[in-house]
Amino acid sequence: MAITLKNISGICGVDISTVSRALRNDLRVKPETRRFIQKKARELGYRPNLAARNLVSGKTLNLWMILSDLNNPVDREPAQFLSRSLHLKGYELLITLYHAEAKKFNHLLSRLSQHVADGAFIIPSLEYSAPAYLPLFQNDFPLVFIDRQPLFDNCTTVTTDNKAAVTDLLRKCLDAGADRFIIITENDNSVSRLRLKTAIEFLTRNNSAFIQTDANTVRELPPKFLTGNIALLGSSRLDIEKYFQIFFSRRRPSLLISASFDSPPLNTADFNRIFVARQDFESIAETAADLMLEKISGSHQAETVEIPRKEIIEIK
Amino acid sequence: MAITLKNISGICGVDISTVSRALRNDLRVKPETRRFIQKKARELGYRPNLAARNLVSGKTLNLWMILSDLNNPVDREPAQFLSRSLHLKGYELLITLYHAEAKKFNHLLSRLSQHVADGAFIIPSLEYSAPAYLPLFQNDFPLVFIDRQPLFDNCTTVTTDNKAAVTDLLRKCLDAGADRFIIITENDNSVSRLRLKTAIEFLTRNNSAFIQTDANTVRELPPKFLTGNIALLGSSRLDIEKYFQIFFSRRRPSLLISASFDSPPLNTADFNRIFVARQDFESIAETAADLMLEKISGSHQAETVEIPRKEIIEIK
DNA sequence: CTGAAAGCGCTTACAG
DNA sequence: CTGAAAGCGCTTACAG
Repeated sequence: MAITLKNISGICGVDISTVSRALRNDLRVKPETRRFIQKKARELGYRPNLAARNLVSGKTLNLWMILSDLNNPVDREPAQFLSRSLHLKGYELLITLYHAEAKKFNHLLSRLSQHVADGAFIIPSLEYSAPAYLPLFQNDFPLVFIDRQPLFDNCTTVTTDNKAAVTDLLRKCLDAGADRFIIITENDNSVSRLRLKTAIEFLTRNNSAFIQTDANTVRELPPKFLTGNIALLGSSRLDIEKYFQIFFSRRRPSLLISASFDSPPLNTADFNRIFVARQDFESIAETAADLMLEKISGSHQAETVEIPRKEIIEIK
Repeated sequence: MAITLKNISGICGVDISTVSRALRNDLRVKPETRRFIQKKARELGYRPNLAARNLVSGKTLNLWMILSDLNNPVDREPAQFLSRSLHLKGYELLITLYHAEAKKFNHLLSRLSQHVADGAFIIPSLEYSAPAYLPLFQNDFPLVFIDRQPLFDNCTTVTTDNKAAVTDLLRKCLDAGADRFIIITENDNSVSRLRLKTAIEFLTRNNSAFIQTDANTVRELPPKFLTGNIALLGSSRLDIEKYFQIFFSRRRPSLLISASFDSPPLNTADFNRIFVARQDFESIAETAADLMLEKISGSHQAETVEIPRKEIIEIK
């Protein structure tokens, strides 16, 4: 169906290799034949078959980005910035989704090892998937992890300086008058673990009253955490909103502060003060892109890069 | 570097074609050799090269989805639903972004015609790009447009039944007491044109006072449109929010209604009543997927399919 | 400046 | 049940 080099070579009466050279603007081909062949190719609507080209070159000029879904800015924003910047560098960013399903995540990893891309950015699923990674590690396939690490060490990872961000958020809350803290966080990935650990250390050092809980286990709050000057520290606005609904939508403490990452709770009227630690997704994406190009070209040492958070914003 | 059939064939002492058959579970290969070869392949971490396979089969099992960016639910939601459902049907959905740049849009179209995918879903850029489409049309490349049509007729397109949606929204506003209407809409694509036309017809037939304006051209509103029972009809919450800021954030009419598609204005307190026409992105995606599979397998007649909107929601 | 040949990694009739 | 051969569409040394 589609026009091939062979077709053109027949029509132009030259060898297929000459056609190939002409279309790649090889200067060895005589200018007039070059132009003639190019003209014919254009007329015929010739489009090179990239699968064939890849087979020869071993390159695809594709990079995959594997992420769970597009609802969360933590996944979406780096993808958008990466798409922009990689285009300028001659690569196509192809975004694929695993919809929070470990099985689909593994499936995508397995596709990756079948020469469909020259590298991949991954915001990983954290369920067990060592076997799925194996073929990629074996072949030194260029991988850059974003936001969180998989369960292995020695993966190139770009993440926010979460330690500083948590500390800054908590200090803001203290300055605003908070005297008891509710840390709402999962313990399920390297990022949340680090944030939790940092918060506990900071608040312990500071002799502040706090409790730790995760957003899914709803248990009674101790009475003193229903009144007073309370700060909610959560990874996302969703955690904060959920907790507010359950415990504070009916009775209000004297002061209620929201401190979260990336975005404020939707209903700003619910809180007296709102602080947000904005991650610098653009820098994260740029750094990830640079690391990827290094990995693809030379050999790059695995490392974890921490991007400073952008700033703490006071919404209110 | 990577293990190939040739390597395995050398190690197993059989012909490369036998290895190929064994790994594809061809029953003609003797069970014991089949198992032996499969075992060896597994041990060696063999991964088939899809580029080579595609070259033979002419298929990629990839489908592309081309959209502007991920900020707007109109683009994002169909992508997510499509990704889920196509996975079950054996296809990989690869999402690519053109960031509202016609040049990048054309670039992606041109990639498409280089045998990187078996078909594509497109939420098109509407700037002139006939030449970029040409090679695709010439080869009957399977395309399904979503939400809006490009400038050509006879493209398979899946969209919401916008006529019914606009009529229903306006009727809600009337029932709520609106007696003057501000239609905020661009005139830049088939969807907004249809919505505008429907609204004007409906309101004219109904003898309602209305003005039409677009969200970017800010001009003075006639005095009577600053007081009374006013309904704002906009394609997106952004249009509504923008207009509210400019004209109504300081002085409030006696009644102010928001009527928009997909999502309500963020600050619900700004309006007395809020109506939203929710598009049924899941059905849109399902229908688009079905049309795509028909196009890929047999020959499918181009047509426009209109999915009924999900419902009009009264937020307030 | 151009052609003939080999090769990228795979699949699949065709013999046997 | 298995091998030898041709071919998918391209690129690129190697001759000439």
